[in-house]
Amino acid sequence: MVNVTLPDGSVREFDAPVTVAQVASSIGAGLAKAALAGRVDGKLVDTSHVIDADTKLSIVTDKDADGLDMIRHSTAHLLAFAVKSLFPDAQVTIGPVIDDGFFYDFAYKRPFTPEDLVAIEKKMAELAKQDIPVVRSVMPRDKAVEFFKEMGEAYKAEIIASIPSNEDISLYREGDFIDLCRGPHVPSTGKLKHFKLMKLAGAYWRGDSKNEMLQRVYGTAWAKKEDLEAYLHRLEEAEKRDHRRLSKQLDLLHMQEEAPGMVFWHPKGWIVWQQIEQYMRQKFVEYGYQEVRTPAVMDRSMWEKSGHWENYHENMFTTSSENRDYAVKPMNCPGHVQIFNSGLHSYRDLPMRLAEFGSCHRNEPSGALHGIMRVRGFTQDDAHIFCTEDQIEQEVADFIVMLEKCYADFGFTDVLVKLSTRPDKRVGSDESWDKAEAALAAALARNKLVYDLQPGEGAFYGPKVEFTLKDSIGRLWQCGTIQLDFNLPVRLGAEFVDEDNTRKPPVMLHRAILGSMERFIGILIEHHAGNFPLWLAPVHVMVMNISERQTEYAEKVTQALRQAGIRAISDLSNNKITYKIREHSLQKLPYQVVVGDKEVDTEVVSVRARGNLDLGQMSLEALIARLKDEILTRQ
RNA sequence: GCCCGCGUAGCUCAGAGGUAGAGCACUCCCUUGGUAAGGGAGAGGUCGACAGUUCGAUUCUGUCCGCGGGCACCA
Repeated sequence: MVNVTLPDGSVREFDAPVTVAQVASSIGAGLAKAALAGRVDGKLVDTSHVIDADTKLSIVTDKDADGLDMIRHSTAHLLAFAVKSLFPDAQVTIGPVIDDGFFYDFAYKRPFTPEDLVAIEKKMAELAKQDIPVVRSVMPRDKAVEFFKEMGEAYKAEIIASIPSNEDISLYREGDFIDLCRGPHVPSTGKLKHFKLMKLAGAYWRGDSKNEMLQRVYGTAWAKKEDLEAYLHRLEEAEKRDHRRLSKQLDLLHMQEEAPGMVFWHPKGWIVWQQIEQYMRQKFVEYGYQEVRTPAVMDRSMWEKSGHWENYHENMFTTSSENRDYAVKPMNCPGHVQIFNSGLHSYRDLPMRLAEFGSCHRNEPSGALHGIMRVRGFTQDDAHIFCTEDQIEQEVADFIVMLEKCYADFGFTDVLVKLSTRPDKRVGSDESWDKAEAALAAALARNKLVYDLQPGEGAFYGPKVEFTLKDSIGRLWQCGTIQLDFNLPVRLGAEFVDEDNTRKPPVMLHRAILGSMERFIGILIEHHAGNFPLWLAPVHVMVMNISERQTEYAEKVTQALRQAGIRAISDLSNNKITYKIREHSLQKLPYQVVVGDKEVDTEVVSVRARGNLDLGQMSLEALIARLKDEILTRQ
């Protein structure tokens, strides 16, 4: 006798052991058909799983999150099935579930082509339509290794060989395709209906660039047709807000071959930059930072002292002149230490906070470059705080307050926090690490921040906290960071005179809020889809005349707006008003002002706001007041 | 850096072994029009760079540069 308790609390009795599938059909034919798996005492199992003792069971369908993951996982296997039937001598490796889908890596004698991808997808559809059962079996490990070796599946054999020898290996067979897998899987290929292969890519075996490159096929899979369509639509929408497309469309900047990974800022883009820089500069003042400026190029000996010449050489641009070697700075820290070192400091001078919009260059690998998100020439909103160990907590706590204020003003309210602690390879005493990690944790607690602890993920020179923003379409961007450094002050001979009249190295905190100006602007473009909030918008108002008769009035209005500190431009071109409105709407202008004879007669303006909003007629004063308020409140 | 793909007018993109085309933008002309494209004409390209094959290459091949999608990288 077997008692099966269902999620609603009801209990079903069976005379003999039953499968999940049998329990499902005892409940109803609809459920039997929808069943993808079972959850027995919280563990996912196949529908073929035999229940031979009293247990709790829920039937997993495509309405469960787990059901969707299974569909994706099983679709990855279907992909491998299709590839093996079209290209029998391709070898299979791994095929996990990822966000929104799955991938599968193959080794094959030639690269797959886009045409192959179409053929593979077609084959998958065929195999799914045939509704082939997916059958689980179990084999001892060593036998499984032999089994896959005999099939010529060297990669699979290698994976299985790394599993402890006392464990049994589960295998799943569909048709003549058999694969190692922990499972569970959907009961038959017919459950897989809404999938699409997305792209081909190279990927290293076991994620190591020293290994051979495999061919990765990415796909997506969903429970319902509408879900698949919605996903594809979401991708299209994300593409529309791509900062590379928008920064060209909105004439913000460009990049060109002669300066890979570096930005030519156009007038409109530079306005956005300046608004951000000026905002951050104001925050530096409010939070007690002093702004400085340090050389972009320094002698090799400086970088040898700092350790960069040895450890960061690959990433530095170097140059030489008159028998001296130089490097372009990849970071600002050594320069800031020089300023600290240029005078003898008392403990009374600490904390000392030196800030710089630091222009840095890093020779990033060519494959890493991506629009303005990952560049070779960039500017950090950088600062270094020199303080005593006892001051760490307060400094970090204050930094967090500043950071949260900044993010909120830029329209980001969802911030994820990670605390990374000591790695195995590190400098500094355990006592210092204890104190530093505790100070970071305490500062986070004081600000009531929930954080992920990442043990061992800190830098060799100190623990760190990282801050990640969530944008309007849910993507994550790590921007802010505050890192302790026990290393650099010592290497560069920084010291202060303490209360007891001894000289000690200060603790150095590296911190940034935006990270890089370039990347942050890229994030803002995508976050707002190019619709910058008014305070950041390159142009606030476009003033348009309807015909030549209002030219003078339009110019007067534009001038008055500029006098009031509004970024206004006029469009007095010989075009119809509909044409002008379309043009400037596409440019995502926040405000468009129309002046015709009526407005001239009554000394008003007609105002149109972004998003097809007709605000009607108003006086110039009313418009200016509205704009100023909107700018001030950063809406 | 690695794998695959791509590079044609300012932009978005067609095209083909016989030295190129569209739409938009640009210039000029007509039009002075009230809330998302009025009409006409004109100008504009060493087809990413360099080699090779060929009677002939922008098209085929190779190398390089850059870009895109991934991977690796992000002291």
